[in-house]
Amino acid sequence: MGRAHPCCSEEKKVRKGLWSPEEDERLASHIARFGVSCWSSIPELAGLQRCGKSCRLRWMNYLRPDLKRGRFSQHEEDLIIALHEALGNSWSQIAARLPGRSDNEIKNFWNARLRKKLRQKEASSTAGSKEPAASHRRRGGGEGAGTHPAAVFNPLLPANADRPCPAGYVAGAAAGRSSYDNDMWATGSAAATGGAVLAAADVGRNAAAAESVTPSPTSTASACTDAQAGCDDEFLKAMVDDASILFGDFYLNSNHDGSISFWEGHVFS
DNA sequence: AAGATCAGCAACCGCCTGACC
DNA sequence: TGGTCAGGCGGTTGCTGATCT
Repeated sequence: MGRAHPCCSEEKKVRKGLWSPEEDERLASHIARFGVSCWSSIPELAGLQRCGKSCRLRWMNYLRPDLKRGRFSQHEEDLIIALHEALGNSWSQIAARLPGRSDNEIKNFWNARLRKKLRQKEASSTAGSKEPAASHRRRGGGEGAGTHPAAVFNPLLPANADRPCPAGYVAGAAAGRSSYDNDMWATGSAAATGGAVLAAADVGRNAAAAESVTPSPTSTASACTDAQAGCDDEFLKAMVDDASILFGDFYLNSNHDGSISFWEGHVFS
């Protein structure tokens, strides 16, 4: 059993469960104004009855302005598979290489996928040619959490190009040309940390792993055809196709116009 | 039309690690 | 040097809504 975080202790009255739009707004506006200095103090300063961890999680996984939402494109999917092969369950590291995706989002995606795959494997090994009936099910092409109550508040609105990037906010990766871009906070000042490189010794192995990935032509319809996902896909495709981009000394930086720059030779810790 | 089933997702939990005292 | 604390991460759970029967 780990120590209970003081901020999460039962003595303090902390709310749990889904975030309301009001809470989202409070948190987002507080971070926009003051940045992130100390998560544990943010709830009090922002007037929230949440623990700091919860605030951090909400920000990282939902409110961050550089997050894009919606279905994963085929190339993103391929990239995740390649990265997972190379990095294992290091979701944060994988997320750092995927523009606009949170580790939680990737983790959820992978787990859902993996579950399905395992089920299929199990079914095929035990029942021979019998295909699992569940896999044919498809949901409507909705936008991720579009109908979720917690998604009502969009911290990116109203669009304001002068809106300062939160001081403590560091863009996880390059902002892609998602449909959110029009509302995207100015990201120019945010130092991109995405694309942290692997240890040199690992590059060969990882490159091999990446190259071993063969995108399945039969996999589910590529969201690349989606207007929204439309894409980073050129970039993502390059990452999948070219392991040197994926695992070499590159990192990404988002530009105001949504284009992506490569910064060669920069090594991150 | 209604209940069952399933996928997707948000958020919590517990643990680890590094910074600070 | 050891203890405490906050931040961060991965695993897991539970809710919601879409789809199927």
